[in-house]
This record gives sequence, C-alpha cells and structure tokens, in this order.
Amino acid sequence: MRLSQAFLPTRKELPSDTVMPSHQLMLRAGMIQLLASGIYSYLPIGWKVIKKVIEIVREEMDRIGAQELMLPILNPIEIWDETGRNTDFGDEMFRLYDRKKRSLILAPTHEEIICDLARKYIQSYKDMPQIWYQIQTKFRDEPRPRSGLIRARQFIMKDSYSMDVDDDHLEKSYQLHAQAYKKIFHRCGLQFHIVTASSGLMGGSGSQEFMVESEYGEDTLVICSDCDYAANQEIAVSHSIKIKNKEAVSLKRLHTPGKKTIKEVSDFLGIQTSQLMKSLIYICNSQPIMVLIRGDHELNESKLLSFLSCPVRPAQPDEVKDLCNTEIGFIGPVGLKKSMRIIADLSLKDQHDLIAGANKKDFHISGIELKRDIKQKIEYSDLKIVKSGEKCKICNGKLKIVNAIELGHIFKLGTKYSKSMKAFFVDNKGHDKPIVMGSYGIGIERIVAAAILQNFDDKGIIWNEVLAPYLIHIIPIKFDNTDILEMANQLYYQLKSQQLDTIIDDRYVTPGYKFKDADLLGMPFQVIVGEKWLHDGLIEIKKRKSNEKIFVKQNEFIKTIKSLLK
RNA sequence: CGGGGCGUAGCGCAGUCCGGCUUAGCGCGCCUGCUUUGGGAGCAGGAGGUCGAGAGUUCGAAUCUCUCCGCCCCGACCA
Repeated sequence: MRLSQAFLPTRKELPSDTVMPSHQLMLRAGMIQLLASGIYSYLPIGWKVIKKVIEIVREEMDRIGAQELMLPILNPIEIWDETGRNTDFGDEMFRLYDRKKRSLILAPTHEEIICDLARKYIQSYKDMPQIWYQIQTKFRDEPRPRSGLIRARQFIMKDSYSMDVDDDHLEKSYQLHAQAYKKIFHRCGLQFHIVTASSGLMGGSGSQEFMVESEYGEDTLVICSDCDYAANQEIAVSHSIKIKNKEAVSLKRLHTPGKKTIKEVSDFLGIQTSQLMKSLIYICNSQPIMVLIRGDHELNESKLLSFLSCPVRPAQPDEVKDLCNTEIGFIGPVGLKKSMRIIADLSLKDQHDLIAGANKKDFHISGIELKRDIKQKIEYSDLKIVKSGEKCKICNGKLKIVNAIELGHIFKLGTKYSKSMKAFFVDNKGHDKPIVMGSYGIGIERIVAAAILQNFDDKGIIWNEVLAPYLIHIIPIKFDNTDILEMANQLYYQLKSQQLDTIIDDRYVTPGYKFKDADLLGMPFQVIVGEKWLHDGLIEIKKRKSNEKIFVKQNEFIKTIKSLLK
C-alpha cells in the first residue's frame, strides 16, 4: 500500500474523552471511528488486524473439528421466550418490529438458535459429538459502553457450541476448546490468565475465563503467586487471615452512642475489626435474609447469589427498620424481633466473644457465640471477598488481586437450553435424553485491544508480526532525489513479490512526519532509505520494538528481512 | 438508572461566570504559491461555523432560563 493513496487517517493529537491507551492509539492510528456510543467503524488497517485475528481463531477452531456456519442476527422474539431469556436479557437486547408488527431482536448471543438447529437435526446419539461455530457481529445494548472496543454495543464474537451425549463427552468438547483458546491467545502474542469463573444463575457445572491483566479491566481476579490457582474474584476462595479465638464470655450490652460503622465501633471500643460481626439484610424472593460477615471482611454478593440460587438485593433502610426495629448500624443476630433466615460466613463458626448490633439504637452486644446464643439454625458458607495478601487454599501461597479484561469464556451449559427447548436425542438404549451442551465465546476486538495494551510505548503501537497490519514500513527520505525514490520503490515491489505485507510512505512530507507516523502505526520493521543509501549504499532496517538498527547492502536486503521475520 | 463533566470549523481548545469592541477567535489540519526532506518545516495568501437542537427572556443571546438530544468518566449493571 502506498501511503499517498491510503485511507489511513492518523492523528497527532490525543483524542479527548478517552482514557484507555488501546482506545487512544486505535483512534490516533486511524484504525477505528466512533459512529455512536459503543458503535465503531473499522477503518482499513483496523479491519486488517481484525481479519488477522479472525483467521487465527478460525484455524484453531477448525483444528479441533469445529464446523463454521452462520446464523441469523435477526431473530424472532418467540424463540427467546422459549428459554425465558427474552426477560433475562431485558433491555440489553436491541428490539425492533417488521412491517407486520412482528417483534424481532438483534441477537446478543446464539444459544437458542443453535438449540433450535440441534433439535431439528440431532436425533440420535450417533449424530454427536458436534461443535458448531460462527464469527459474527453481536448486539448488546450495554448500559454503559466504554473504553472503545472493550465494551461496545456492536462487536464481533466467535461463538461456538458443543452438543454431546453426556457430561463426560461434554468434558472432552470443553477441553478441546480450552486447548484451542490457549493456542489462539498464544499465537496472538498475549500474556493471559485462565481463571475459574462464576456460573452465576446459569447453573451448569463450570466455566473458565481467559483474561488479560489490565488496570483498565472490568473484572477482578485472584491469582496465587506460588501455584496455578487463579479465579475470578466472584468465586475465589482463600484462607482468611487467622485471628486468635477469644475466651468464651457471657453476653454483655455495650453503650455505643452514634457508632454505626465497623470502624467507628472498633475505634470506640478499642478492639480489632475482626472481633466485630457485620450484619447485613438482603432480600431474596421478597424474603429477608440476615448475612453475617466478619468485621474485617466484605460480602461477596456473587457467592451469596449462587448459595441462594436466587437474585439478591440489599434491603432498603426502611425495610431494615421494619425488620429489626432499629436503624442500620445497630442490627445484629441476637434479639431479633422478627425471625429470618441467617447465613454466616465460615470464618465466624465457633468464634467466641463476637460483637454485633443489639437491635437497639446506640447499643451493641459483646460476647456473642453464634452456636450458643442463636437458637435458630444458622447456615454457614464461604461468603467473603478474597483480599490481597490472604493465603491460597491449595498451596498456602500469597494471593494477589489484579484487574483484567475478559477475552474468552468457556462454559459447560449442560441441559438447561436443551431441556427448555426440547432438544432431545435417542440414546443407545432407545431413551429420550436432552442434548448436553457447551458454549464458548471469544471477543475478537478485545484481542486487538489487548494486543495493543500489552505492546505500546509513548510513541505508539508496537505490533508483533502475527497481528501487524503490515510487516514492513518503507520510509524514503529526501525522495525528490530520484535514486532514493527508485530504490524505495524497488524494495517495495521486491517485498510484495515475496508476499510480505508492506506499506511505503511516498508522501511529500518531512522526515519527522514520516517517522512519527511510522512509530505510531507500529509496523514491526521500518525500512529507511536516505542519506546512508546515497553515501554508503546502505539500507537501514529498524526494529520498532527494540529500536535496533541494521544496515544492509541492497543485495543482502531480502535475505536479511527474511531472517529477521520469525 | 444515580453522580460528575462536556458539546463553539475536520481535530484539539479559548470565549460562557458578568449578554453588546468578535464581522465568533487560537493551534493543528485543509487549499494555492515559493522555499524545505534524518524526528510532526518556513513564509505569503486563502477556504471552512445554522456556537448540539428547540422554545423562552431581552432592543440585543455562543453567553441568561427551560426542555430535549448526543458524547465521556465514576458507580449500579454486565447468561
């Protein structure tokens, strides 16, 4: 490509209203253009990179025997009613009507459509296993699009679905995907984590996410520095920092005027926050539930949600007052007016001398032992958020917390969809059984953003050879000198004839302009034809990443370039 | 959906508090001419704006009031 003819609108100035480096660089390098919030046009070099990612994904999916197909984006609403996900997705689905006023949606994912295909074509255990995938635009009306392509409302996803006869075979399909995903992200040159993830309300027997660390990430991971343990914070477990168990003592009411928060109470009483018990009221299916957490811990709502298998919300202040006869800050499990389900974090089990609210304004109670002092049955579960510095349950190593961006998610769906959509097959004994499914996604643009995020400097993007829109960027300097222009053109044609993706900056602009643009665009190799060529007959090859310069004679050029390419 | 910020030329911004010396300005970019080619060139000339939209207040509105729209950030949300 000749830059003089290219649609490659680079910008010197940093776009305002942007925060994330990958977003800023994609805009500055002329890769993307915003059309509306969360909706982008992909300009030629942006699209070129995306196509490279897609091709890698396609190769690795094909390698595990997955079969590519293409499903409709426009879906009749009825099929989404079959699984109840019309309601579940709610406002996140784009909705529209056809001329007959029939309700349609723009698909945010395709489990239902796949399941429909499966129930029509998969009849016998002999028809499985199957893995079907597509690489296609998805639509989600995100409440808050952000960070450029990281969270967009229209984005490209590779989604695949496996159909198997039972859980063992699902496990195989799942592992095939895990392997394929590792290869894909490795090939893209990314550093990533594989973490166990929350199954949420979807049930199923497990899922893993493929994550790249980033301070801009929307997910939080817990990672062990000593072993392989890595999990999404939503489900991560740890050994809490141990505290010495106090002696058993009797209950005592303490006057704590105006002291509501854990910190206020512990400061006032001169005790460790870990001796306190946080009492939280949640509402689940309109029923109140008291949740108890150690004072130095925080509740992990995802864990509560999966323990209860029901969406939860914190109770409103007036609801709390209604239930406990006092305001937030002084509630506790001892002396509750109305009985309610109580769920406590494991760390509180068998502890002596805990302190909680007295259900009376300005009073707390000390000396609490849940087993001794609470008559009703208390359910115990791991409910706390894992914090940095806690110990790994597997190896006792130190856990760290990092933010991350989710690039891929593999999911054992089980039979949720096949049951509700009646996708059954006949097993080898002649019985009807629901197809056992898996679903697996990759965010294509997120790979591009992550690749930039992991490889840039103050001058611009640093592409690796796999994803680079062009491998080589030729820069003729002083090119009104016909020798230089001729040489540069000659190299350009030579490289092209070797199938090496090359761009040449044949614009009539100053050298500084060309260098800045080349660094911003970040092709792996810059080939500079200038003074050195005129005086010494040498062509300069500069590596974008290391800034290393190599000077070669013309007859050595192609050989050298090829040896530099991996 | 809650909180905050912003909307003035293709891009980045000043002007808005305190209405009228602003014929709406600056930098970058763009066009023409001459000069210029190892780190975003110089000089000269030029084009480009319903000041996000609508309504109102006023003799007079980019500036004040109201409504709406859009974009960004924080939070909530994110099978």
